[in-house]
Amino acid sequence: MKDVADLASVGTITVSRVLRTPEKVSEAKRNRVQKAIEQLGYVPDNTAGALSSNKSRVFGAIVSTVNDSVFAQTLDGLSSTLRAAGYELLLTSTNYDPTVEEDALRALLARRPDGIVLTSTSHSSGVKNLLKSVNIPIVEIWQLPAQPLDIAVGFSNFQAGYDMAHHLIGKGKKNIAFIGGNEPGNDRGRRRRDGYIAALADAKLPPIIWPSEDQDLPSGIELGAAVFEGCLKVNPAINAVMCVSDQVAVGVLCEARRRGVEVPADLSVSGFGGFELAMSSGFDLTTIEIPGREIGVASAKALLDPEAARAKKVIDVGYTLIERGTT
Amino acid sequence: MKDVADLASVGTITVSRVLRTPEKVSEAKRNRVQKAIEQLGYVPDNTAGALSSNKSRVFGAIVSTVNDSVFAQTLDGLSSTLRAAGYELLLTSTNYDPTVEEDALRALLARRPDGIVLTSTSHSSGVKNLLKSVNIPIVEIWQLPAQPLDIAVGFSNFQAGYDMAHHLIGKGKKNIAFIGGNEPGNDRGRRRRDGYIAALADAKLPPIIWPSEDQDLPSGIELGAAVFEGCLKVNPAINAVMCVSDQVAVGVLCEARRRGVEVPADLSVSGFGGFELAMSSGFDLTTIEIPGREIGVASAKALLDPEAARAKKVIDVGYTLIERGTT
DNA sequence: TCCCTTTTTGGTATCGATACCACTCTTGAT
DNA sequence: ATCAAGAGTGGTATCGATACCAAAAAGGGA
Repeated sequence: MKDVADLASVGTITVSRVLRTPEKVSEAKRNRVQKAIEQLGYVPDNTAGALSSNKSRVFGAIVSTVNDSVFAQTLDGLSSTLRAAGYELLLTSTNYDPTVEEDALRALLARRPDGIVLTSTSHSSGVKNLLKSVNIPIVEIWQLPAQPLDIAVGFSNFQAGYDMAHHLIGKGKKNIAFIGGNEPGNDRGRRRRDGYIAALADAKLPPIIWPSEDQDLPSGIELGAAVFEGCLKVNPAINAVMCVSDQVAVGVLCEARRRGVEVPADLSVSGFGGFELAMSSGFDLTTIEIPGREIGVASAKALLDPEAARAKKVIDVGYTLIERGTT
Repeated sequence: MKDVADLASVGTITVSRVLRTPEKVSEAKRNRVQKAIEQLGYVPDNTAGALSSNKSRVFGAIVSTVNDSVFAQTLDGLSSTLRAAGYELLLTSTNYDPTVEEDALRALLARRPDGIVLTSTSHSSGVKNLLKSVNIPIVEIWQLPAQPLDIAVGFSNFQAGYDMAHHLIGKGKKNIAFIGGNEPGNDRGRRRRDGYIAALADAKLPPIIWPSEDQDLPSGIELGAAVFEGCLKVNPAINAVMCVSDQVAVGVLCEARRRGVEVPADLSVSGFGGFELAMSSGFDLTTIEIPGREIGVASAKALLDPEAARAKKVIDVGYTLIERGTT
């Protein structure tokens, strides 16, 4: 930076200002400095800047996995919005192991991020203490917690489950089963299931949940394929299955096609998530789409302007029930 | 850090050593310092450490997208291996826009990473100059470049294409079409196609490529579904389709099932990628699996020990042809 | 013209860790 | 007893930017 300042015959501080607050420098000097920067191929050192200004221009994210397409969209929205504002994203994944969260957070805080994004909504006391001791915006995403630590961006899984069940009931189906959502650690799925239970109760219909908690069955597509043997055989009156995810629903649809079960006449099928495959013409699945990218963008905005976000505290981005051919 | 040092009655440098090189501190002082750290809830400031030691303990990654399941596995392997070694990952995605790469790189270099991972293999001259001016390990992943900038970790798409075509030929198919791979910017798919062309040439069979470059067709699953109208109708002799990706192959399989086409008797189908859905019982697709996670782990190791990696320069992690029911 | 306000600019201390060097204290060999 | 080698420890300068304050320059009204 000193070299740049000398070449442009200005003080180092002026170079710093050209980079951070160019409007405060006269045009003549600004141009001179910019030319010098280019000529020398100067790349500023943000680690030094972070130390002196106490602003790292980096945000941290602790996610349970990047390995989920809708989730990846969130990361994408987050990262591109932040980068446009001159910030970078420090990413850590826990692989759904809650014991990792505290370690990951500690490592993250050592980098002095200007804010943190968390995908889990239940935290150990160690994590809570660490977060309390720093004075930066904390954004919890996806599931809206009852008691946000600071700011939350997401949607209500309960309401989504309720709405989809209501949709199926509206189609005249009386024997609606809910498939999946009992895996340990799958909070979100369980909340959708609770919404389903509430909707059926309001319609005075009995809930049917499969598999039960103690059954050890595969998840995802395989679970959907197993529905016919494990659930419909026991209870043949079922004429609609509301699946916890699009993956499960696709499994049901594949197997239904193989068995010649008419969809939606004999069996309505619904999913959740907006999984690319499911919306294609091959499946034409009725589902609930989550604006994954928008969650990322909204979180980024919350990080960049925490005061505005704190005024709302909870930002509900909603979801869309998309009716297609399977219901 | 001063507070910790005072509480433990040692110099600040000893605290630093307890954190970085604990084996160089006597056990008594080490324990005292660790107790003090815990008592005060001290979280070291890495931005200061980075400045003085010229080591940020952060690696940068510029990826084209996180929105791809096999790709996400790579990130996962990368991030967890690095974190285990006390490093963090600074993530930037370009969304397949090559013009973004230079800006992203410049922003990344301002954070003084100890190494960089790139997913693209063709770079602008600006990017090359920037990379040349820094003296840190650069790892290019996925596609193995002919001329690696520094270190490369991946596999040969050409060889994978060749092998799969060879497999289909071995099954007695004589009219094998290659589906997809013509999208602009899809280098990797094009290389697989070139492998297919070479294999057919070796077997003295004519290559059939669909769609041609000038046809504007959807990609992914939809492209697979369109094969029957667009390709097989024109050339009904085709009895095998080698798809550029599992997504395309799944599209073919869905449509084949609907039309009652027997797989693999009437039509063999192969994919590429190891997409979760494709390996499920519903599709049972023959495909080539890429060890996505292993690419991430190997890249992390290369970053952590660049000297060892530079001895090899190119690390080929290979792939596995998995024969299932569709061929 | 003069004085006051506003804008622009630069010097210097500072952020919190680690590198470097110097020093003390063991330990073991002579 | 003496010395050398090596381990353990601490003081101080330093990394490269920005905050803070002070000073200079520019503008504007009387």
